[in-house]
Amino acid sequence: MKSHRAKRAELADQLHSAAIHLLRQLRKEDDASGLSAPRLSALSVVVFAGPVTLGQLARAEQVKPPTMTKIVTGLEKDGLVERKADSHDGRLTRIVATARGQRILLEGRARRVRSLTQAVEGLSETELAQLERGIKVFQKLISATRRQPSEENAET
Amino acid sequence: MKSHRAKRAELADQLHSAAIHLLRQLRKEDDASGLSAPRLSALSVVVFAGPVTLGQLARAEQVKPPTMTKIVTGLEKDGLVERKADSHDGRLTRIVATARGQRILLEGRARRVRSLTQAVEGLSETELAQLERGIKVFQKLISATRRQPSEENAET
DNA sequence: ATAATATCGTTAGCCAGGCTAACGATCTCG
DNA sequence: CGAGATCGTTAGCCTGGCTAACGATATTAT
Repeated sequence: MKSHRAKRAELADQLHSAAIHLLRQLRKEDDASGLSAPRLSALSVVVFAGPVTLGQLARAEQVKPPTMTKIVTGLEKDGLVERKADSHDGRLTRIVATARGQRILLEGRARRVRSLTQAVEGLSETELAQLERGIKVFQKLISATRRQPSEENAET
Repeated sequence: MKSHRAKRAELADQLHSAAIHLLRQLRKEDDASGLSAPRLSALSVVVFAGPVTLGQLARAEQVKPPTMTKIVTGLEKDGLVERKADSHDGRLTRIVATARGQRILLEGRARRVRSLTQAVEGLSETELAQLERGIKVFQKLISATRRQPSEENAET
């Protein structure tokens, strides 16, 4: 029998590979939006998290403020977001999505989800149930991974 | 009750999100290698696919030749790969990994797999079985989504 | 055999998107 | 009010994408 460890390592590997292939596929859908990945992602936060300051946006996207300044400037030039002064704090810049920004994002999202959803439509009820349980485990796995720093010499 | 379609779309969405979070997590492990994603990926091809020409490498990474020239030059400066002239065709540049390049890559691979495998170790037998079946469905899903079978890249 | 063509990698030059350092404007608190 | 903190921008650098153009080499046609 395959050892306990080997089987689990193999599963980890398959999962890893599957995630890579899935996202590679979906990226092609994103290309159709005409927006780069960083812009698309930032726009998504603005659309769904409402008006947001530049700093919040930078943190959400795990990027430094100067980088986010560039991205927002690009989105603004394309008419997808607007900068609004905050009435109570003059240091803040509130970023809001324009109607066009919302439309573009939602269309892209629909495109992205469509191909995956179509594939899901092709599953049997049994497979669907298996997928559902698998995703739950998957999610647990991810939160478990997050808590493992895996630093070589964290000892002090 | 939730409609047939809605439930499947929701699952597609969760799967999408889970894949994103997993890869985001693993990228942090890659950072420890000191190599950027494009360099790491290119090095991986060189290590596992043996000596390759620059053009092959560019195609494998889905990048144009001038871009690959830059990446290879960077790897070469770090002493991870070497350019060798082809004895039969003077136009070709063969790229080979140095011992150091191999070592760096394999260490990174081990790091990457470790965190995920550790997480898998924490699963119960039941969860493990669920994950296993889920992954099978997941893989079927991906092949259903795929349209054009571009050149495979040996992702580590 | 040589001329035309095709292929390969590089160079030059552009752009987006990362970063740090430094700064001006603004707010907050002593 | 003044000192310090916070926020966003600017400046300047790097990597990694691209296209266009080119030189060197192979290949093919004449």
